[in-house]
Amino acid sequence: MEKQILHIDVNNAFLSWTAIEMLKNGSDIDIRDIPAIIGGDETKRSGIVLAKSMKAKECGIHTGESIYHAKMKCSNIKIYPSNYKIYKNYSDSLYNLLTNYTDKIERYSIDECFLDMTKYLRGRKLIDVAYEISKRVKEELKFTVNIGVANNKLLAKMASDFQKPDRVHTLFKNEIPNKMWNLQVSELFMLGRKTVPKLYNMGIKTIGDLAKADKQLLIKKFGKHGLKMWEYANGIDDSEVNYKEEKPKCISNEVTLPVDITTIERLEEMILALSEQVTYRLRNHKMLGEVVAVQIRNKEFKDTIHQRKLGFATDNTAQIYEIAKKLLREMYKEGTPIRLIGLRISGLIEKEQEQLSFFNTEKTEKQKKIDKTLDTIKHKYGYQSITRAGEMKVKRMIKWNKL
DNA sequence: TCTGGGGTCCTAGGACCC
DNA sequence: TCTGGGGTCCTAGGACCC
Repeated sequence: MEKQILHIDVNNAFLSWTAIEMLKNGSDIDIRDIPAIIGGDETKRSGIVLAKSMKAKECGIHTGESIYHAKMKCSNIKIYPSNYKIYKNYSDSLYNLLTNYTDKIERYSIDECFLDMTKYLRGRKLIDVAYEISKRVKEELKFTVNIGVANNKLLAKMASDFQKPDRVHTLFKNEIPNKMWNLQVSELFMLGRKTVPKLYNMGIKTIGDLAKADKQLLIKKFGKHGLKMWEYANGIDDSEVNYKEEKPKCISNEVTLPVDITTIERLEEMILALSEQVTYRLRNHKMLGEVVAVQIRNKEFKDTIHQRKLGFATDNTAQIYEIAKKLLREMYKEGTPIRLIGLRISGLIEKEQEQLSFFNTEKTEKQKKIDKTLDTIKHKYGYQSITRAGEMKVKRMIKWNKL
């Protein structure tokens, strides 16, 4: 039986949600109606466009470009900061509405969902359900979505990306030549800035060109990726809607530094802060990790990553910090200007599966106690409540049995 | 004042074992 | 003394997504 799939994509999600929140808080302007963007902080060198209004789009502003460039294109652009807590609430409200239609919902990202309606149509037409969802979201949640209607995830996702905003598009097999093959090859899902120029050199400019290209040649040139792109161009995709919540496979934090750092001491301070953040999140997930990776990006944007498998799994801040410091020293040449530093824990397992081993010494028990105490405070008063200095104080208090 | 932060997946090469 | 090749694990790097 053919699958019945919907892809829901919130139009300008961060900007729309910020607009609604501002209106709720008494703002007299709707930032959806003016040239506006959601962006980072330029002074902290995190200045890129995360979302844009239609008016900003008309100025030629693209998501992902620098705010500096956005300002050049539109001098009266209004810039607002992002707030993930608020976005999560709106994302949840959308999800809750969608649960009225099917149990099989995949939350693909904070602003996108796939719905498997195959066994939930009860005689209705898929497109009618799409229009109903569209209407209800607009009326009840006050923002708009694009909905792609198709027989697999790939085509549904491609369809939702057609004309925006507030639209429902179908992309069934017989519509592929007319609706998809005339598009630029860069529009195809999974074809990014590195692959597109290579395809251009092969004379492949549209998705149709790719669909008709020699499959074996593509496999020879691009391996597995070559097969995938040929299949996608032909609308072939048999992947399932992953409606079960998946455990993360890695947890990472990274920061672009306000100014380049050139000493190991300063980098180690950053690594400590990152170790706290990452392990805090790890513990909240009730997971342990056994691979630690440290990433640094120099001022030329060249990334270097070193990782180490521990041979045991941990969620302990002090342990992760020690490994991370070693990895950092291995790859950092003193004096090199670093603009970004990151820490990633992978090889994750659920905490219940923790192996008892000789690593669980008295010392690690003490470290666990420290983590637990700090986490409790962070839960209660917010993550920022414990600064590094504050943390040292708490550790001393634990040492002297005052907690 | 060009270029965020959080993810997933794939590939290639070296070490090591049989 | 000289020698092959497959399998697995690990690390580094890179492509792509939102």
